Amino acid sequence: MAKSAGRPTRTKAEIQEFRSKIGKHALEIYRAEGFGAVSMRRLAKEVGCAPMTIYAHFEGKTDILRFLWADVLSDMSRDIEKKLKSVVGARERLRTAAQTFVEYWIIHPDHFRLVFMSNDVTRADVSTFIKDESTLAHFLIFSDLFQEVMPEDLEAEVRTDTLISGMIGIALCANTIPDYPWSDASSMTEQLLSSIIE
Amino acid sequence: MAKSAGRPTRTKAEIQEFRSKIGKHALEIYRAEGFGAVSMRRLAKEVGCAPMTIYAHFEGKTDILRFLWADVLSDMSRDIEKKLKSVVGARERLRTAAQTFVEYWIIHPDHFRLVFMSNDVTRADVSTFIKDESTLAHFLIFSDLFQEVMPEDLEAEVRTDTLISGMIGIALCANTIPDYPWSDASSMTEQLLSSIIE
DNA sequence: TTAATATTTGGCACGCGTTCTATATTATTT
DNA sequence: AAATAATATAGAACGCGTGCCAAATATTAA
Repeated sequence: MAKSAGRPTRTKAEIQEFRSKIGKHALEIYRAEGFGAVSMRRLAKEVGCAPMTIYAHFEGKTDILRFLWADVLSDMSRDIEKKLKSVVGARERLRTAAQTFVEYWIIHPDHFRLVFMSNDVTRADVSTFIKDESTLAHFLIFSDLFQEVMPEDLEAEVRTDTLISGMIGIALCANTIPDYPWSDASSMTEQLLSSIIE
Repeated sequence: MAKSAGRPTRTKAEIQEFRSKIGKHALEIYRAEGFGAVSMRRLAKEVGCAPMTIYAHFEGKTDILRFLWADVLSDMSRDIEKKLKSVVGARERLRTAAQTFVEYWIIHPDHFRLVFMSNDVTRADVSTFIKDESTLAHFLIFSDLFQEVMPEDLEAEVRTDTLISGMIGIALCANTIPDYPWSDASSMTEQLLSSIIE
């Protein structure tokens, strides 16, 4: 195709740069003032552009919030790894990781909301999302830890996924249905864990 | 204390009546036009009062949405019981219930949002909430079914709670993190179930 | 320079949840 | 009837996410 006159389309690099600039500021606001403080207008003012410009680079607010996932998940992973430093034995390591994981989301409800509860009904653009290993790969810790416990398990994947979503479920229930007389989170995590690795 | 002059405080019955009137209309809107259509202004118009009046009877929107829980949970329970009609054997009945439970929330993301994802950060008024058995008791099906499978289990409560929150977690993950390559929900439910009852 | 094209901008708009204030209405005791 | 206290109301306001649109700006090829 022949080059036509006029301003060329945004480079991939330019897009990326702008997106990460927005993301950086969003993270600043989120860390300083929490979930509710991150707004499109505020973000635009802070970045120094018009509110509408953001919509040229992001699908909407949810699309921006996803940028913060990586940061929260890193924070969580760091917590887990810190705890794991002084723990030996495959079973005990998995146990520690699981407990720390669940604790993290209960101690930080805001972070939980951010990652697991900021979901639009409309989701036309699944394909454009970050399938980056970098963000969602934080869950893979459990794959590794699990494999150390049960090396030659055929259903390792199902077991791991069940463990992860189970733990997330425990955190969700604690966060959103506090009225229900749940057993305490640590017991449930223990139950979930011990029943899955046997 | 001596009676003082002036209009008396609202009767418990009056409060209840108004609340359920609002709830009824909210349910109508929700059923007809979905989650997003339920708004305070709209609700006020439909009920025939000023928007401000609602705030005299409810803490906020979340407080209203809780009124819809009962309905959704009933609907879900009905699904489960319908399926259970043709199933015999304690284990198989529990299995069927669990699978139907998870399926329900995946088939109806709107209902899932309503019950498990409409949560304010502020929750000063936990005590005033509906601890009504009528709403949250829908989870008790699993207590019963579980007890049929393992009658004399000491940790029945922990096991049941773990099962419930685990299932909810599976539904949450399917609804909010579709990018992650989860094992399919039914396999995970099966895994969760089989590992908890053994 | 000029023409062509992409992007950004500003402004207006809608409906939203929520809060505030001042005014009216209602139901009770004196 | 008059005073009083609880409640309901209207209306404005704030900031929100989001869409539309015309005007301005930037960047390239001719």
